[in-house]
Amino acid sequence: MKVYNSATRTKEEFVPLEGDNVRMYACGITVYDDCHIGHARQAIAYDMISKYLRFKGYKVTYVRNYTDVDDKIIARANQLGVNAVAYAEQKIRESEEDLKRLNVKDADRKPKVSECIPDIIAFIEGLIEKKHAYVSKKGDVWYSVMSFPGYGKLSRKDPDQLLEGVRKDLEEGKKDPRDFALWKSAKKDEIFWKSPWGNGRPGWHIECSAMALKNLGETLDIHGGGKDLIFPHHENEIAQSEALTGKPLARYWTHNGLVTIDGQKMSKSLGNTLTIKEALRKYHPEVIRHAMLSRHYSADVDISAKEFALSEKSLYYFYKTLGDIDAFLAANSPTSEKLTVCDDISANVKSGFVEAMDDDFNSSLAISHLFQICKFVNTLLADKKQPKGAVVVAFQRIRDDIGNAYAVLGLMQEPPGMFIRALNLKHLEEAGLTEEKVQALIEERATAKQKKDYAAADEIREKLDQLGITLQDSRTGTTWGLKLGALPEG
RNA sequence: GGCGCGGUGGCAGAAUGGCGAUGCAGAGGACUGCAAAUCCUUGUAUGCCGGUUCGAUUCCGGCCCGUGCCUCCA
Repeated sequence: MKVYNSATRTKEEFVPLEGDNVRMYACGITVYDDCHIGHARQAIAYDMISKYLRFKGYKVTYVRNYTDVDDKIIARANQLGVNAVAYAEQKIRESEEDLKRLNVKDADRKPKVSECIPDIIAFIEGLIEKKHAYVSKKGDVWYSVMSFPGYGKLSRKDPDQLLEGVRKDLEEGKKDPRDFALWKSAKKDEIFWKSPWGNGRPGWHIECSAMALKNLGETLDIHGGGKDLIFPHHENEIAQSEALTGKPLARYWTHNGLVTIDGQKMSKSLGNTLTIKEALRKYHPEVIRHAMLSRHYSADVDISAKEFALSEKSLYYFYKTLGDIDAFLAANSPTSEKLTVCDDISANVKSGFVEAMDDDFNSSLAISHLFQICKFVNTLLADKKQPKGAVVVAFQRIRDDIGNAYAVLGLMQEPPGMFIRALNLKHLEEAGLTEEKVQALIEERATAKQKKDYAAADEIREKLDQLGITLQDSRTGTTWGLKLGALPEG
């Protein structure tokens, strides 16, 4: 298995530090507002990675932290007149609900800054002792960037060049503009903890170093986070942790790509953030996961109504095929006959998935295999020459392998009928129709068809078609479903 | 300005030192009262200029364009 390591800029064979144990840390969120689709992407990316590692048989300990002490949280809490930690706690609960609906499995440990203050203080004390940090008169503790020779190695930044463009007016007690805060002395109306340097709270970067050390030890196998965190956050984590322990912080640095909306970066000022809650109101959770996973985790993904519609359409096809498999399996029994097709894909579902995912978690490629599998299934269903018992055997295998393998991506995990019905009902609602109305129209059309009044029958179908509902005639009657042809513009 | 990442058909998106997946959309066909669904067939792409190489979309250099970070950011 290969993993792209941002630190070396190469794909490397994945070898954990200790046998089958994988220690994985991903920078979680600062909980000051509703989680947006970018947070979802990060969570889904590391959800997929941890699930795949487990699928491969590794024993994974996955830690994802919460920053519940931070300027923005304090500002928001003060505005609302509530306790900052309590406010953060509320936002943590909400974010967990959002992610749970997206079928993101909880990390094994979810440390919070507010619960790790003693560990953070101890970490800082260690850095002061080793002369990598200093205390100002005010009671701030600063990390001395130039005391760490490797500073800039992850982000490829030259400390000398970092000096340019940096604010000239040094904060009180700060010796070098590049230094960053490990401990911030308490300002008025701010939540604080006691420390050897007076009342205050931890800086942002130190949290992750301390929590990773506490929960996973000196060297992580995989460290993850959004690529926007490479500098300064991850660079600073390295400076802190490696200065203290003298060991590499992580064997593999991974970075997930960011989400843009209609080609633009999401930001509060542009007013184009899409929260997870909003997305879930419009799209099925698996549709959102599909949209996130149909590009490689390290690439930026652009989201638009068109992208979601495309994901919806793909999943509709997959699920419809799975539904047809289930119907076939319910009606037929396995035999020891053999298929006569020359290319039996049923044996390769799992290996195709593994091959794709072994190459730096190529979920995009893994998903594309589903199209070939579904095409194979549909071909078998139409091929009346194949012995049914043999088709059953092939289908059982395909069904099991898809269910097991694609659980890693959190896709194809619903009963097909339920998924399709949910999608259909959503479109029905958008079209301003009800099931009863559609059913009545279907019956009206059936009567017209019986009278061979095809013009009237077609008129009804045309009317529904314009509303995005398609009628499908079969021997057993007429069913309705969402119209798949049209994608929204843009 | 500094540092990084990327530019693949109409769109989305993999991969690769030699034949460039897959999906959507388009075209044609089978099926159908007509459709839909499904299946079959099919056209269209590696930003530009050099270099290395028998051969480059892939490796190297330059340019152009886009984008991220350099301040909080998943």
